[in-house]
Amino acid sequence: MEKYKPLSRKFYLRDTITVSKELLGKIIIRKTGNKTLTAKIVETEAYIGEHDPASHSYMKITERNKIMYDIGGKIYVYFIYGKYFCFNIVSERKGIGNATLIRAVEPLSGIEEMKKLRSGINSDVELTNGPSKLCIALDIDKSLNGEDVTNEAKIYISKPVKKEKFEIITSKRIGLNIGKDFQYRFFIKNNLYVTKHKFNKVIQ
DNA sequence: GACAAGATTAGCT
DNA sequence: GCTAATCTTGTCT
Repeated sequence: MEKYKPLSRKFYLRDTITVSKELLGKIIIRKTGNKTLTAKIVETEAYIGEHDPASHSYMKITERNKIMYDIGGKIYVYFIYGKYFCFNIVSERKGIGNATLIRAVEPLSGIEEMKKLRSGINSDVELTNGPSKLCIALDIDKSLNGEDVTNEAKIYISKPVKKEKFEIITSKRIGLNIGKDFQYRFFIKNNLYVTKHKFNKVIQ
């Protein structure tokens, strides 16, 4: 896995919308036990503490969201609906409560291991086409909260080996009751692993 | 302390 | 397409 190098801190210190878009096509490298799992990011959503009521970091710092206010490149993992985890990458400088939710990835290697983690799932697409599904497949849980993706530890993010061209589609975010009018969701056009949703059609 | 709600998913109709 | 599952977190008392 020498070919993958973590993106530098600078990548994450930029505007959150830019980071959310540019994370598309990047590679997540997850080391768990003696296994290495890799997957390509195909769908993201931006959450902006300052003006976004849907963000956990809206207006104030709490015990749960404090990591979102840390420096860009940190990982924010939260537990939801009694069962599931969601995986975010913090962006911008320390003191700004912004992050990008990773909503879907495309498995590249370690697929057999991912199937084991997603016990009972055999379809490749079902493995990682959802924010909590990919957490299970990549063995992401709250123990990764606060980790840093700019060094090669348990998990990091790299440029792809070969740069490929793709079109980015923008839409409203999914699964929210508030703040749903912001066009803060980004995904790779025609990628199989992007979550199925009516918004996909409207925009295309 | 107690309580309601949630950035979802799987399973059933 | 609809709903239950399930428990942490934040807010209020």
